[in-house]
Amino acid sequence: MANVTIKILAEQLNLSTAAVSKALRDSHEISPLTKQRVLDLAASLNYVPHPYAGSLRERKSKTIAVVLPEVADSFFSLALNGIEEVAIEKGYHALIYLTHESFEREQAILKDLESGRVDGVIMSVSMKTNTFEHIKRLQQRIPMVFFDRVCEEIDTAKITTNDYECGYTATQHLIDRGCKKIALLSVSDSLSISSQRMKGYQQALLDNGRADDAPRIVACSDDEATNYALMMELLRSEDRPDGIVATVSKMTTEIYLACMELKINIPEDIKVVCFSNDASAPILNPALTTITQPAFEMGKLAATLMFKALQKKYFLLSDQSAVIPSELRIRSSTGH
Amino acid sequence: MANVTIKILAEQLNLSTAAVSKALRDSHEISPLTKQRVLDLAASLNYVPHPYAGSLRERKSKTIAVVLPEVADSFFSLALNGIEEVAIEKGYHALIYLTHESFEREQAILKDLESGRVDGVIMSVSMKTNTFEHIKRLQQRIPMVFFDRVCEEIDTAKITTNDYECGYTATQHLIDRGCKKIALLSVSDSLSISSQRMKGYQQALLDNGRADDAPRIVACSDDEATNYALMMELLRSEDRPDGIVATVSKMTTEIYLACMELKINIPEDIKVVCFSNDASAPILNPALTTITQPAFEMGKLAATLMFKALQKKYFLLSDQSAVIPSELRIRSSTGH
DNA sequence: TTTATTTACTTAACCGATTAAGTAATAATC
DNA sequence: GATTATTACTTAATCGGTTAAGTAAATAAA
Repeated sequence: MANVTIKILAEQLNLSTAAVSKALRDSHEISPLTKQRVLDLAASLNYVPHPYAGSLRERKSKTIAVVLPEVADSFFSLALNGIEEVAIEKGYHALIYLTHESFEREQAILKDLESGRVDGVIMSVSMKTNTFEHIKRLQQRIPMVFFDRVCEEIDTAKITTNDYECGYTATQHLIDRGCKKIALLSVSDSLSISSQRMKGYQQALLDNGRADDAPRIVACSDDEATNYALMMELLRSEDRPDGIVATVSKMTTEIYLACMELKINIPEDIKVVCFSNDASAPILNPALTTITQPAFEMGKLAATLMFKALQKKYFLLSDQSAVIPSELRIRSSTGH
Repeated sequence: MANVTIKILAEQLNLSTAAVSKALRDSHEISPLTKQRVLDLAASLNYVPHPYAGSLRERKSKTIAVVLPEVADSFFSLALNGIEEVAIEKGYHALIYLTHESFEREQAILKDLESGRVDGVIMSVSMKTNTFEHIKRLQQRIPMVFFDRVCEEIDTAKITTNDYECGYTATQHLIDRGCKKIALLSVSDSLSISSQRMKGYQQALLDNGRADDAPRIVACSDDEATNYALMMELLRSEDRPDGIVATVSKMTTEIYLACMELKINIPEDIKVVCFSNDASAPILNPALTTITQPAFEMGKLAATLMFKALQKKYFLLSDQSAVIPSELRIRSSTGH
């Protein structure tokens, strides 16, 4: 079954392809009668224009790329939802690329995107990313918007949440609930969100006269088993913390499991607050106090800015960075 | 900064575009010396071929579409992970489309995909889908593979899990744990997975002499508030169930919250088993017994079959359906 | 030495659309 | 009635590649 092309329509109607094309685009150069004939035939043959033909000519693809570390993560999947919602509304298509936190994969993906395959890129960088040449090169060709895990070195729109304040708030909350020894679970320190959250944590300790505390920053990996071992080690240590701020949501499971295993009670023995968007927070055992990021809104705003940049002629993405605040949702895991 | 095209390379090297193209594809028609010159210049100018140009000529895009109801759902995000992993490995790109359980959106998406934008479609149908013309039309043009929420009416590869058995197993498990009044939470009954799970449930009741039980099948919506109200109603009813099989994972939160609200204890007053891939199941309050689907593997297999179909000449997708079994993971929510 | 073959290219057509520029026929204006 | 404008098209170029067919020069075979 051959594809229905403009050429086929043209032949059947004894018109030129140009006339058909113009009729389909409702050009004033075509008579109403002819337009109707074209439209009718197109409908009856179920004509769908080939996107790549137009893209090639117009030098735009009506497609954006979304580059994410991971999709099986509440934050990113909600953000992707927000992005996709706006994309559909604007008639764009979203290509998704997962880096799986691999720098090499991220490089390869961005390299491919230099081809003109997409009109813009919305991105959250991988944990392992600490050089930025690949990003800079791509940004010279097409608009980029970062969200959450932004790249400070690149001058463009960055949608973040108030990571510093949240690090501070979470820590202060634990202090208010009586914690004396607060540990911070973090990932890569090349990630700006990590370092912001960490700075907030440190400042909160400082402001509460805890500056001389032993360092309680635990660097987590992206491997479950390793992280579990890390938690077991932390919780078995002589000087076990009585409060945990987890800046990375997937540590929740490991914290809870390790506590169960070691019969450490949350919140009596240890209080826990996690940066998390998991819907299950309220029904955990015990319900988890979270810093909940506006994932969907961040995705939506990132996409909205991207499409503005793509559609308006003069629109400077670098003037458009925004910070959408997260919320501390207090639940049982930090006591009452 | 103009894009580097084959034409630009050709001009700089005093060659025809044909020669450059052939050199880049390592054709035997080009001398080793020339090939090297082309390759060197391409590398130094950072040439990346434009994908749509080739796609147009070759009539293939090296892109597949993944059509999903939702991505903020553990099952689908894990499946998407599996699909994307295979796609990257095969050098393909994945366009993602979310139907948000809307039939109209699904129709519009599939209609667009008739354009030749993608070489194949991997799909899980929406809850609301009960006519299939749009799917049939697309399938006549390009290969399709279904996973999880398959479309029985279409003759192609379908990757499912053993839904009937799981419905049976979950129900039997509750019966074994002493439940007398088991409710089934379901969604659309036009969905084959729903009806399979429901049949398993009914057969288990039948096999245990419970055929004359009052109907305890609750049709859930995709709206949180509605579902919560539904659960409250169910749990406040005179003849409250003492066991729940939730065939839809997002009901977990509503079940737990409604039980908390009504001070109904799981598993003492009511036992709960959910079809779910949420990582949080073991740390819920209480830990949730689940039927866990092989989401990642299903996605991976669906993609593997798709790429086989795209790459081999004779490969009948309709012969390739597979069933990957799910696992009952017994935890505290069904007692001990 | 003549013909055939191989090598290393070039020319030109094509994929499916869009659009600038050209054109013939009709209508409007002077 | 001659000139201009408008209408409703067509022709041809273009986007950036790929490839079938053509070609000139060098090499091999007869």
